[in-house]
Amino acid sequence: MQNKIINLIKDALKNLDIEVSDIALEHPADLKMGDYSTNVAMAIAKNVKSSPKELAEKIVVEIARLNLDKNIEKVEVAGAGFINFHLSRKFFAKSVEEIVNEGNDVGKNKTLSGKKIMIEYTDPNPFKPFHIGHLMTNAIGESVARILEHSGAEISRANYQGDVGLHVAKAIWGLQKDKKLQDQSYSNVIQATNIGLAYAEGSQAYEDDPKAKSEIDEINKKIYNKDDKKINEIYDWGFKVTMEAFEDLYKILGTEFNFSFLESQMAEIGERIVKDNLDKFIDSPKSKMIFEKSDDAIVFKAEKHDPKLHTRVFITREGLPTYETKELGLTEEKFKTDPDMDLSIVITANEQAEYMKVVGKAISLIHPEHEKKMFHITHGMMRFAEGKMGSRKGNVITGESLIRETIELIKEKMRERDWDEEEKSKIAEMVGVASIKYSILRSTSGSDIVFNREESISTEGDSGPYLQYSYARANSVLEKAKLEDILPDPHAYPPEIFEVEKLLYKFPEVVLRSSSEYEPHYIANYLIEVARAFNSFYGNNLIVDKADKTSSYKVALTYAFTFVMKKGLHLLGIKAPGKM
RNA sequence: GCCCUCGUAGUUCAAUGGAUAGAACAAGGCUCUUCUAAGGCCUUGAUGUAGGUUCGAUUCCUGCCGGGGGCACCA
Repeated sequence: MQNKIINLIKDALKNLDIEVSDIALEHPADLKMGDYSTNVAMAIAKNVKSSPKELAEKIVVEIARLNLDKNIEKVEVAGAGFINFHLSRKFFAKSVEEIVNEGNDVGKNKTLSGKKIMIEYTDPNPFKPFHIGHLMTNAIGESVARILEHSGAEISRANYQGDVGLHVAKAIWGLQKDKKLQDQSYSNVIQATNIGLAYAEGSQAYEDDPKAKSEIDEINKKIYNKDDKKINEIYDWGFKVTMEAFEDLYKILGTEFNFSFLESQMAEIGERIVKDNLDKFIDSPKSKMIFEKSDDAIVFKAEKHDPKLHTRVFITREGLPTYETKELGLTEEKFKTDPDMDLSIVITANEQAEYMKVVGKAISLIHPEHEKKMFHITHGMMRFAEGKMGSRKGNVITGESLIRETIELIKEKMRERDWDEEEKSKIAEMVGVASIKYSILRSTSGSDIVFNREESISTEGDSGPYLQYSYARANSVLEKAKLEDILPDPHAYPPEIFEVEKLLYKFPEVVLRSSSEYEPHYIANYLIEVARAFNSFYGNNLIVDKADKTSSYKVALTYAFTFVMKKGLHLLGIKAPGKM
């Protein structure tokens, strides 16, 4: 439709002897102003020495003469010289029909077909709790992955985990100090929680107690050398338990990883790269060196290549690789895993943004062919509307506790529903995850968000559960339609055009925009609009009604809504329960 | 000090250089002999500041003010 209108405008301009290469066609902010709008008249008025309004009128007359398309109801001039296109009843009915036919494929596009993209996100560390930051990258990463998939890309999901390092030593120190925490008779989740507690104890002691600090440093060496049998045993157990606990969470969150990279392995690869490129010149002048020695450390003076960047240490004075080096190794490994990879996306917290640029620069110097194949997305911090960081039990809120507590709150809300308990639990889980994910995805990635427990689980207004509730109600209408034998018929439309129809056909455009900008929030905001329009339609119309000849159209429209909503939620990584 | 980023209703968020800057929460009123009232309908309120570019700026550029992040051996 968009192209049709653009061509129509072009033809009209041609008849007026005006040539314009680029015609902007957009949706007016207000549905009353029509369905499509162009500002060409305003843009070119100056060149053709005419007032925007007069020119617009001329173009409209020309369009009226040309237009034989039944999809366009009327074309008019408005405002300072906008030309607004109102689409016809028939067009919207046809859109509904198309959506119903597409079903699960609704909103798909092929802009990325044939492209291979790897996306790394979540990245929790064994021996440490799954914290809220992990929840943020997971929500964004999973959604971006699904959106790109819907644009035809072949996606692989990667997880990167810190299997060695001081945090492990701290946890093991804590476990040795308090043997109860090593009790393996508990469930996996409890064991993992205990390891998290041990880590917290170890961290505290590392700061407060010099003796503990040296003990932990000692353990750290032993982990690295793998020469202490006792420690190896605890390590193997703790690694397995915490990783399995993460798997449980991924199931709840709806993520399945294809690759898992471990920090210890990336360190070796990274070190090799740094050493291979030490004192190596990119161009002839010495200033263009990649890695060089400075104060006994090996550093990359990125500001020599780009004044906006800064120096970072890659190998410490002690000869240990830093995170930068590991990241270097990780990137190398990713491209080795899939040599045909077209894009590597990484999602981390905001504070990594600057150093990722430096690492990205170093990689681009070593592998110029990778320069345009790396993209970094960041997420902000989650704050809590209630103020305190403490949970109801007084503990620090982790990503895991937030998920579990939110699900419990939903369960309480569902108490009056007389469904069986297992079903209720399943639905509560879907709704709980939706409320958290939606809170994260409704804003631009990278911005800090405020999580308001009450608002996020409420179906009033701007929330994940509101979207799910709209879907569930629509679904229930469709059940009733089946019972009453009313089949969807997109041809039995009434003269009235419903607002929800004016939104549904825009879904593919929204997906496309989200995909090209790697921004899920466009979909989140769109779904709220659609849900609101549908709820309004639902509230003001009896959809299933044997006495109404247009009932079968309204049923078709309801189907179209459920397809778009279900798919839209899926793209956000949210499930759509049939009832709630 | 330098670099990046963000300042929009009381609050939490939107707005591909366009029209009367959208929602939601909060406040008040109405609405279930109708498909889930966890819903719908109605009523108030905002672009940090000073310039510039443009027919047109929340959006682009510059200064200032105010948040957040980063700037050598932590990740």
